Amino acid sequence: MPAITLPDGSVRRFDGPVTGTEVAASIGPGLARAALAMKLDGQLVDLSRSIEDDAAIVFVTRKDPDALGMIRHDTAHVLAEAVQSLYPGTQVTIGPSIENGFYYDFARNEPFTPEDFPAIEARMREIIGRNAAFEREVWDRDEAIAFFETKGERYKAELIRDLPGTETITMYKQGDWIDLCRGPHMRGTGDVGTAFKLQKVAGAYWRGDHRNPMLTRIYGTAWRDQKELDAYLQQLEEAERRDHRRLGREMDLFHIQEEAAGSIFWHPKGWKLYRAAESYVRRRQDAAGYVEVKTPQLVDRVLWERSGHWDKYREHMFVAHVEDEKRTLALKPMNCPCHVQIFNHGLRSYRELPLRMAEFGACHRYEPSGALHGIMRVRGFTQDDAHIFCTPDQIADETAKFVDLLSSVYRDFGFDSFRVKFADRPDERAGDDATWDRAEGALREACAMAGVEYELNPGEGAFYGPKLEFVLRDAIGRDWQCGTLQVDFVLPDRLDASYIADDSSRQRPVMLHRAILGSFERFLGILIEQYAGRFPLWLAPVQLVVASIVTDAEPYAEEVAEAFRARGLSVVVDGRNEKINAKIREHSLQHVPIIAVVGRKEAEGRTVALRRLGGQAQEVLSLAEALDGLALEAMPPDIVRSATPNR
RNA sequence: GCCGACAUAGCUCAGGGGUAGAGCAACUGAUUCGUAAUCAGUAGGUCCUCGGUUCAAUUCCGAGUGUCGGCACCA
Repeated sequence: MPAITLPDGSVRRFDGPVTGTEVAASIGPGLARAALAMKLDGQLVDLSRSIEDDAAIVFVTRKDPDALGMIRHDTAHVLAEAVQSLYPGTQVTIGPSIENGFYYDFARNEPFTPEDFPAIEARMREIIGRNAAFEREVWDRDEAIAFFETKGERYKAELIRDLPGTETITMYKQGDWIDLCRGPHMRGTGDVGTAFKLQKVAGAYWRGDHRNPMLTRIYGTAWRDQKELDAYLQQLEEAERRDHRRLGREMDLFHIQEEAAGSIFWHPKGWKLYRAAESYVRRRQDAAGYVEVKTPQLVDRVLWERSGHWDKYREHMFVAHVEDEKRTLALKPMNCPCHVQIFNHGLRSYRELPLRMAEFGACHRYEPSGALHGIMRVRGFTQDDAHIFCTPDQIADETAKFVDLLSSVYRDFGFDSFRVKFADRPDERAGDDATWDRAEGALREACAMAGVEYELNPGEGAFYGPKLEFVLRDAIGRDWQCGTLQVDFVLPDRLDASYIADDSSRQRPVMLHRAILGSFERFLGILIEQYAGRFPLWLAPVQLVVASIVTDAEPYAEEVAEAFRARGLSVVVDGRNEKINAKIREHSLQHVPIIAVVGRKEAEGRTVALRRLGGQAQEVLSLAEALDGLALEAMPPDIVRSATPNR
């Protein structure tokens, strides 16, 4: 005698078990048509599920947020059926919904190509047109294994074998096609709709493990309707336009070439941007009580052996040999062991702690070829690195200070939000469990104190300690770890760092490894995409173009440019024999923030006509006014703040 | 590193077993023009590298390198 509570609080009573479909029908034909699934006491289930006890249900229709995931999951099933009917012998594995779409991993000797997509999509439309109901069946575990094994579906059989014994084995049927699936699904294949598109093929290791065979993955996207799909596809195109690799070429910021794969040639404009970011971070760190150092590029392997890096990362290190040296030198892949050398040079007192040692440290790592990505993932990069040597009870305070600094820096660069992940102990690690308990505990406590909200990233910590990862997202939707804070009790021990405590005893400091931008290369890549090349004035590599209209105005144009340069702006004069329209167009396409147009009028009146990127309006100012105004506007945000203490 | 695709002028791209083409950019000349493309002309290539097949390879085949999309990796 189930009593069903609906979202409006009303209760409907039924004489016996009912399905969601029946409940919806009892409420009205409109709902019966619209309901795709239901939330049964908060859990998303099939509409056909029978309800035997009192329950609260919420119907899920196409406009609900939950519907999207179901549409995508169901589309993946339809894809799998289509592929198996077109390419017999292909084994199915898994096919989840993901952000913006879905994928399905297939095992087949011959890989798919995008040329196969039209045929597959056509077959998918047929399957959707048939609108076969998704039927849920509970199977016996051994029967299910035997079923898939006879069909030659060894991946599915393996999946079932590895499911915990308590798990109910459910199968979903859509017409003649049947698949192992946890569900839930919508009513039938017709509910998928037509707003889907196969996007790309890719290799993917079975169960994400590189020791396993590689499967062929087909990625697709699916939406509620064509309008949503079109909007998404358009968004992808726009993302492509702001790809840092494209903008880097178009704006002449940097290039990468074969002879130095994974290393960046910074061009004058790119380097200007780089230096603006570097100077800014240096000022912020100076102000935050850091001392800056510079340590060697080439360091004897014995130091890396002591630190533990040689053992764990040898194959990712660039090693240098010279004819008459017996030593093996390695290009530093990180700065921490070098910083400990400076810390160890002389006797340290507890009075010096916390000692915040910063370095714009150029590092090299032999990254796997497939990992390289524009300037975001490279083999030669520079970290805005620092190590804070402190006592255990300073960890929380230093963490809070660091998070404050990082948030403020990110805000100044235009990132108002970012994600924080807490990565705890990995399987392969240095240090005993007690040390890890201590380090993780300290970091957790520090987060609580600093009010940092994070998601857990289990097992992803550094080998010497747990870490906070500060994650930013690029234009194409990929997440990148930029900032980090790592608590380390291990390295100080391995490299024998110590200080004299207030009771004259010798103590080990704790090291906090931290970076705000992470690497300049990666951060600038994301920054380029964040602004789509249209940088705020303080970061723009060319801040002002003075464009002359007629040759007569050129001497004045040069004078204007000189005057702005004297105020610290980066200025280019465009005195070419081109129409002003052409000049405006070209510099606008180059994303120059401000164009000062000067013709006879301006030369005579000693004014400038300013035109801002993205606008059509022009603002005519006296040269003196313009100089003051733009000089102020071009100030980095931290300098603006220090000049105006009330802000 | 693994799976797949791709590599032709500075850029975007077309082409195809008989040593290559467009648009934009560049250069030269004319034009001196008021807020997103002035006109005309000129020049520009180891068709990624190495090997193989062939009378002949930039084109077909193989290997390598790099890039791109994923996966794995990321101190």
